Amino acid sequence: MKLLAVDGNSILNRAFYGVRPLTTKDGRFTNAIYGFLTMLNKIKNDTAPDCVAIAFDLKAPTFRHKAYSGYKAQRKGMPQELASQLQPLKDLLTLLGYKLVTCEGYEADDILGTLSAECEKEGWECIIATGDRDSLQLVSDLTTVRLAATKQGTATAIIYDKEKIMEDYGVSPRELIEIKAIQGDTSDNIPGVAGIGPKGAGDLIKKYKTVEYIYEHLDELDIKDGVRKKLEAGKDNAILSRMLGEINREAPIDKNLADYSVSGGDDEKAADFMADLELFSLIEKMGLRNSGVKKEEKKKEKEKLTFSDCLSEDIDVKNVFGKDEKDIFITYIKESKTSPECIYACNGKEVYRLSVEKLSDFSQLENKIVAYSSKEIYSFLDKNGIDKNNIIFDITLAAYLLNPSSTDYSVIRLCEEYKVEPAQVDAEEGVLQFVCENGTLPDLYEKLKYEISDKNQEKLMYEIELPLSRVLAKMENVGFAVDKEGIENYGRVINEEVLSIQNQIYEEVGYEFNINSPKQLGVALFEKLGLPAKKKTKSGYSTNADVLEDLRKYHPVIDMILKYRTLAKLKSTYCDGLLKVIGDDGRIHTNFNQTETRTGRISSTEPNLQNIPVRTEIGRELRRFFCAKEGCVLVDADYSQIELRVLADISKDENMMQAFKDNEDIHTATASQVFNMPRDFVTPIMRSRAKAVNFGIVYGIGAFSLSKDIGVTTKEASNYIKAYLSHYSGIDKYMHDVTEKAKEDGYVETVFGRRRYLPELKTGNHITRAFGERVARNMPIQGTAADIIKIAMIKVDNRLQDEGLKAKLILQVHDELIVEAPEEEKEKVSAILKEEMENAVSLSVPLIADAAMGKTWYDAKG
DNA sequence: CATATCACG
DNA sequence: ACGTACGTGATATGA
Repeated sequence: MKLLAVDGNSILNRAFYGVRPLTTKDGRFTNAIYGFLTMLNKIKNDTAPDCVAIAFDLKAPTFRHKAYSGYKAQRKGMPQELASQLQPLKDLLTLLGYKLVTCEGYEADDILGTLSAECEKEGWECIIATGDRDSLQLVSDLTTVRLAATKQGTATAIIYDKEKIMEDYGVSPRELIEIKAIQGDTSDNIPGVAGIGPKGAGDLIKKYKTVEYIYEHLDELDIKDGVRKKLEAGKDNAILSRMLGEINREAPIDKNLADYSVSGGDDEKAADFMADLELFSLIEKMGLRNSGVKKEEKKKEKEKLTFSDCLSEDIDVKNVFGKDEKDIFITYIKESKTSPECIYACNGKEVYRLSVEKLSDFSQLENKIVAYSSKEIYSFLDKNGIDKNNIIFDITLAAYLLNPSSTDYSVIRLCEEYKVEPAQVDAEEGVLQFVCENGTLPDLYEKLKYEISDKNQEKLMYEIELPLSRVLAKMENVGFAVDKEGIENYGRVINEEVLSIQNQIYEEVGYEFNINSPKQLGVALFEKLGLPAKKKTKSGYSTNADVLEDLRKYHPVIDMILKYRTLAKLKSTYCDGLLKVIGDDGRIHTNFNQTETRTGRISSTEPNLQNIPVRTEIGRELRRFFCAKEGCVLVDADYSQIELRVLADISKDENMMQAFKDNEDIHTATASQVFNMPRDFVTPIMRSRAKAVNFGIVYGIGAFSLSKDIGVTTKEASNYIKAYLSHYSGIDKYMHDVTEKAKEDGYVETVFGRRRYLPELKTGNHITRAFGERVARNMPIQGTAADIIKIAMIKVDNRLQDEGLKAKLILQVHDELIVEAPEEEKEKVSAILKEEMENAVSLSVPLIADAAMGKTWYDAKG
């Protein structure tokens, strides 16, 4: 038999500091609870105990806690963010059937000691889970300690048995008590012997085994006089420490081990409890709910929906949905091996599965439609030649607006998060899940509609995201024409070059190895060639471009490696990668994800067309193969300095607003401010440094990183920033105010009300908090720029359609839009792009967009 | 499956 | 005393 004894406080503490901050939407911290359960589950899986006891101290431990921002250090209990998680965790553990053990006057350690002693009496195996090395003294033939540790940033456990302790400390477990008696332990108020540390104490005990022996034979021992003096002076402390350091193994607790079986829990209640804490992923991982479908009790309250399968039955769609004006709730399921392409529609009472053939009937309906994912529906309709615009709400988009940091907008997850009861529908196994999800949409709609209105995000929803999804669907379907043979030839040329450089590198290094492996490359550069290494990454030498740049002067092979990396990337990611995704129509249809980024930008995948090379000439060549179809040209327009213009607008900084109103070169203007001299005296170097500062400011800058970026001392960089903020004092004020407000509200938002929650700001970890502050400064800027171009996209699309043009939007790259236009429309399109982008919104500074055109992307980018 | 690297705005 | 700029996605390696 096997008992798992958990040091509850210690593990909770580890979990708190090891897991990134997590909160519920109303701001309750849950990261320690999450971490605790994750760790507990893992230990249980690894060790398969018969019984589990979880020990807690009765009083919260106290320790030195530094108050925010360098105030005087003060005596404090555990941080509030952790303390608030203790009781919920205990309640939850109880609901899960675990037995908690506490004991007046005894610490968790003593409880563990007592339990392990009892195990040894009964012949049970005992596994102690803790983050505290004190318990190592309990290790025996039957007792092992799993010490929670962080190795290379990830949580692991070190398993201590007698051998491992001997290996690490060179003594037996019991002798650890003796070492500690001499060494002391400030955190436990154990004085030890002044002047002797871990090394000295270890050596003494290895030789003489016990404190008692040492003091009985102090005069005869073969030790240095200095040590002897210290021992003599510390005798009382040592003997006291010997007593304090030994864990009590006779605490008055329940010693019947069988009582600690995991039983009497209530999975359903536990799941509800965890849903309240918004720990949805854990509910699933722990298998606490058999499916999304809830149990009997609530079944009666809610009317069961009915299901009709219009794939097999002949049902007249117009008849079913046309007879009243009730909204329809639909979801679209892609074609899979088991089910054909179809859509599911629900009118609040019945759920229907509709085949593609029913689509034209369906599209004639006048009902308002609430979609689960409108982009998918629009795309599906568009592919079938149907142009409708009657979707009035989108479930995933709403959920994204309410919390863009979420990674899962599945129906089941949203039900948990917004406390919606999943629908009950009878359907055959293969489609049951889809049918139930579809039937749940009406309730989710009501709830999310309310939340969107409550957060004042209606404009974002109805005037930006929803119309945008239709535009994106069309863009995906149109695609971007490419010159397949061009890419193939280019790939061949690049590949030859790669092989040639590869051989040169082998020659320089003296042997062949995999240059793509940072590990092998590290060995080659820093061991074989003996170049000066900066050990940087978790797993060894860093070999990234920054590091290599510094090494160029030492060895000619560095330049080759840099070139190899560039070319290898072009070949694999771009040539090979793009060739794989060219459609049958010779065009590339990227996927625009509208619910991915935490700032409100869209992202592009399979392939990512938002990171096609442009900064180096060799990479930029690739853009020659992105072209307009026969008879068309590409019209490309991009915003000039949109983020800095947004910053000027948000901060209302007079100097920066004036610079934009005067249509000045902003980096030169900044240089003139920072270096305090007339525009005409600004040198290119000064301009480029000012440019780096401008970028840095948008990202939430630190002097260290800026100095690295522009190659000046940290001191100098810091002066630049100071000069910048004193000349642009409005920006200084904004940066200060926005973080203050974020701390108060728990979130930041764009000009248009797009939110991002920042639980990081409430943590005690200053690194995490500093990150939260940078995000607070950056998100409103990046996010507002994203909002603006989204509005522009909708306007451009409308104009193209309203004016009866054949030109189509095909790509967005954050501040850039590309339209494929027939030759005869190009001037008109160019004017439309410029006009709509510049007038998308009205800021306190002008927005400028520059358009250019050409047969290929290379030529069309001005 | 995580990590390192590098492409873009 | 700490670690060091925001937001993404694709690829190759290696545990």
